[in-house]
Amino acid sequence: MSEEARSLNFIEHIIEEDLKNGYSQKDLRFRFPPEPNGYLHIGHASSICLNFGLGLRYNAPVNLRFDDTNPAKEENEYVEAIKEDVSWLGFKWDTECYASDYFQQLYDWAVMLIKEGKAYVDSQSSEEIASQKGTPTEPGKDSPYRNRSVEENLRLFKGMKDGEFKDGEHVLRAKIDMASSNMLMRDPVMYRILHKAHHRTNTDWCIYPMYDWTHGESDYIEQVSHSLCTLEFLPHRELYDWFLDQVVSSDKLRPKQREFARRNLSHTVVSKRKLLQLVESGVVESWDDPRMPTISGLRRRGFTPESIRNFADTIGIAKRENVVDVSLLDFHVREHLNKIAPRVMAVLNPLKVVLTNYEEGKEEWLDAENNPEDPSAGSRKVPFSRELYIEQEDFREEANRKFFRLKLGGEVRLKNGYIIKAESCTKDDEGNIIEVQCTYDPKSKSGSGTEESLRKVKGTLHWVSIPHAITAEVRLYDRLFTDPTPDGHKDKDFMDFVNPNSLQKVTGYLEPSLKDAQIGDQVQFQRLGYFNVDKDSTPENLVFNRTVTLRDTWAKLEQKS
RNA sequence: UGGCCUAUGGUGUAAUUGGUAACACAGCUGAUUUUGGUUCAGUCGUUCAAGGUUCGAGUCCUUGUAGGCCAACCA
Repeated sequence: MSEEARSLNFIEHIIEEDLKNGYSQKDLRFRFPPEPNGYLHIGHASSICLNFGLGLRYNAPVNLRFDDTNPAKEENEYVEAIKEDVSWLGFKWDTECYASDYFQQLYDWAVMLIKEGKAYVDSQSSEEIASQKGTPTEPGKDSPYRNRSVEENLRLFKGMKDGEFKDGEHVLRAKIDMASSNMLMRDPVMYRILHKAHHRTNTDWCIYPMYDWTHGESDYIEQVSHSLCTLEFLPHRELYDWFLDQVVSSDKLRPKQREFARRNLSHTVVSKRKLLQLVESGVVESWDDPRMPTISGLRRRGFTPESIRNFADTIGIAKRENVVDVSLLDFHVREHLNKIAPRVMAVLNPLKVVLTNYEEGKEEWLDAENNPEDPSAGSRKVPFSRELYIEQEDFREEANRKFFRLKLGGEVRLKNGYIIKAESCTKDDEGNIIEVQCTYDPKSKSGSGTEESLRKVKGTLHWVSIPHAITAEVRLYDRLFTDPTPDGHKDKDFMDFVNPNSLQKVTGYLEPSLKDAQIGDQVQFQRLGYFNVDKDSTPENLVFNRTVTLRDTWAKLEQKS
């Protein structure tokens, strides 16, 4: 990694500037602050890579903080899933934090604000409060409760905390400015009453702090130096700073909120509501369906942590709207898998080939290189016999010179094996080719060193020996949506763009070395793509997922003509 | 009919802070190749618009234009 060569993103410029202006490197601390209310997706991965990447770059700690202030939506199940996903991506957090650990401190500070006349209990309904908010162009109106006495506020707030009131009867509001051009500054709610058990604090509390009151103060408590969030929080910054102003002491570090544009991936959706709709409507099977943009889905699909990190690195971070093409993600998985995935042979759309001059009942075990990119990966033996499968697409009765595959009267090499020549073929009643009769050149065996073995023939096919082949269920995945921005159309629902062919299940015929493949194993089916063993797989019933196809310039050529 | 943010090739991100617009992906051409993979070489194409400041503007100023965000007891 040529760290020097990489240019800085705007966040790093801000940090460098801070370092120049008196921050010490030891002051730096970051955090990734998910709400445990759902599964992490590729967008979160970007944020994770940003924050943890900064930690690595500046040798600074990064906290994993759960923003768990709304028990109505949060569950421990998600906490565990999030921890697993972050770990899987390869990052180690410094401290595991929970906003709920700060409930008492937050409460004490709120009491302090009340005493200073900077917060008050409002006893109106949420509708009434909303109706007084005003609009972006008109100022809001003061609540009739805005000028309650400190004593009354203190008493009511304590009552709220002690469970004397029902949900919605009162809220605590910051007393700021009902005429502010920033709607968030118009006396934002700090606490609401919620008689609901929390996954960590259980029933200790029946009032819960709002995001704005919690987030900056949590950053301050943890002494996070740079609190990075997405652009839609930009208007919150003024409030973030106002809340911080109420509690900071000069001997402590004051956190900074800075905002970046969330990364959007083409041909996908990430909103929780939409993802849920995909699951519930049965378009996909689960949250970790290999077509889902969730981290667990990507993992199951066969994406590697390295590929996702590299992807996040190259797309970088900025402040403008963006839609990153999925092909860039594909590039990064291929780049990584090309280096590490053992090559094997599998036929997914079989056509029988009979070598008429090959002795019946004979078998040979041929040497096959495991990975041309990695000589240390060694080699294995693959069985060869008189009857083989090749792909149907690899044979045509006749074809032009551009077709580097098998055609009648033409020659082709069987990978790691012999040169064969197609002599004839047989068809069924409907005219489908069901078998090709070929002859092989016994002297052309790969690696034998003979003159014949060194002959150049245009075209090398993968194959499997029929008597030796094992079968597996192979799941061929394609993008879930046919449109680059499925949720970017005003007149159409994103569900209209669901790709009906996003999953195709076929039976594959594999070389026998795959018999002991373990869940998670990643291989390249030569000429077809990268595949991994799905968690549904058992020794009796192997299941492979296609992570991504190989680049296919032939398919492009074909499409053009 | 307010406030704020943003604008660089097909896509994403840079530009020594005012000094030759670069990197990756995608596309195209060719070479290599027992994977139509990989690798290698080459090629394509860009500063939203109009003014202004300046020896010099992607960068600063003005005015437009376009897109986005903001009125949850969500985060």
